[in-house]
Amino acid sequence: MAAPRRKKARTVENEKAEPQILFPETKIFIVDRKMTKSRHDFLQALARRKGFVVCGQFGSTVTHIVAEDLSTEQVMEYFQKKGVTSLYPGQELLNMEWFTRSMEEKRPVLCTDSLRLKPSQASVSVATEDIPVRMPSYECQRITALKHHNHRFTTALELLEEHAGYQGGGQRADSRARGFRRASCTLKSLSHPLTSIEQAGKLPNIGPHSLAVIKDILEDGYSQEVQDICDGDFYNTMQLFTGIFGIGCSTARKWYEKGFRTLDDIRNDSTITLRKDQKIGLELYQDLNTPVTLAEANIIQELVKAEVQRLQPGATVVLTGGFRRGKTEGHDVDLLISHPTEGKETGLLSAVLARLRRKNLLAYESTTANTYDPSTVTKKEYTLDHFERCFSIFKFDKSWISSKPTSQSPPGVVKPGTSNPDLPHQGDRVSLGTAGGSDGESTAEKAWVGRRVDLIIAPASQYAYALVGWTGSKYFNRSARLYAEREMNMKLTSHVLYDPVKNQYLSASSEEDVFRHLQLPYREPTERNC
DNA sequence: CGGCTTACG
DNA sequence: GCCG
DNA sequence: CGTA
Repeated sequence: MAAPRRKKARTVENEKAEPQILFPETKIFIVDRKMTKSRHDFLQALARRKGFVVCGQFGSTVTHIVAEDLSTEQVMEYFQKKGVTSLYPGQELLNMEWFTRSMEEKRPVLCTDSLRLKPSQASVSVATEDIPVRMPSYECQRITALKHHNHRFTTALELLEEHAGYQGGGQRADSRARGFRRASCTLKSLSHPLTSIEQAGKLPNIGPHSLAVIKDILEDGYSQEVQDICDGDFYNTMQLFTGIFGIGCSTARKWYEKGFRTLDDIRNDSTITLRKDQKIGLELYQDLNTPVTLAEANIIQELVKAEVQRLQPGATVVLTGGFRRGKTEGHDVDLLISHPTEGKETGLLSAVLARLRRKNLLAYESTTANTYDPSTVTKKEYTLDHFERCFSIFKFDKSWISSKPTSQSPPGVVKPGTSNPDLPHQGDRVSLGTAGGSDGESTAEKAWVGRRVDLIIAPASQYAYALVGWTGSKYFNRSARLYAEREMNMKLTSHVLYDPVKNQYLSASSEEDVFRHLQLPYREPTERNC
């Protein structure tokens, strides 16, 4: 049974495609030094049989470099003789143990220090830190994982980013903030902890300011500049106010300058007029600033999926956003709705919303239909926008999770607790009507927690772009769009990729397609945490 | 010294 | 803030 | 200006 049953692959047309690629994100390069050609060939063939990608030539797409009985210095020497002056960050230098274990386990094993190449101890320090680290300059070209080796620096830099963004000057301040974020992302994509200031100075996007901060942290364990900001009134107040849904840094700063410092200052001031979204943001401040858990996100996804599939069998609902990138908490829940058959998704969103509304599950909703007039466009079906979104706030019943975290109580399928969400009686105590802004009219504790939920609907033809866009991260998207514009002369949005030179839209049926069109190495969602 | 994602309400 |  |  295990014997050769695969003569079919012997066809002439694609002999190279014979072994199936099981781990497209792992690209191995085997250093052929101190190794006979036959052994090198054997190892390559072995890995390919096991479903790994093996690169015959070294390049930026290589993720795992394997060498046998060589020190890091020897490997670098080897590369320099081949004209390779630098490695890419995220490229792992590994010993043969990593390779054999990966073959045994039939999957790439985790890269631990014991599996990495080591510098030869006695050697004059031409260590790894002296390797000229050249790094691709766009975040979207790199691997940026949630967990990395430089949190102590990146948290500081991102606090500076946040603080810079609070500053006046609109675009100007935001761009400055972006500078700090770029510096942070560079460090996130390093495969080892940063240990020297010299090393840091050579990295892209690390300028004088970021370098000074890194230096302080290396030497003292903290940065006084960051500490001062943390302790300051301005930073803390801005963080408080911008935490209100509907309040951005402009309004927050205005309030700060007027002397407001607390939420009650805002609530009690009669001169302030709030929009509807800001009112609910203030009311549900506590709820919306409590992180959404993955468990909650999954419940909401199942709930929405049940409604969607009742309306349109075959429709799909995917959890995107930070959760898809591997986060276990988030500030909202992003759900991407689609249907494999183009057109069957039309009208779904409003229908779903109607059902959710009738079950009294929505505390707030704001839908945005992409204003697109089919008549004005040259008949092509490139449907620039068939695309609708809804920013909403769900009423997440506390009993769905606190009572029985393990029990299956997705309310779409099974009713939560004893109360059926289809019955209106639930509204008596769950709902405070619409706003509930009336002062303390209801003193009873509400039975639900407000959760921000974004519902996005995409036709099949735009699904891949929507998936990339709504998976993020925000900075991954900004980077990818900039890259598309500047390096490829193309326009990337969460609907399409457009080539103005050829005047055509590039169709993609998968995320891999999108990356291929952009000539970017594919990155898993968990690698897009810029 | 200009530029920094993109689109909608 | 950092890059070209 | 605010949301993503």
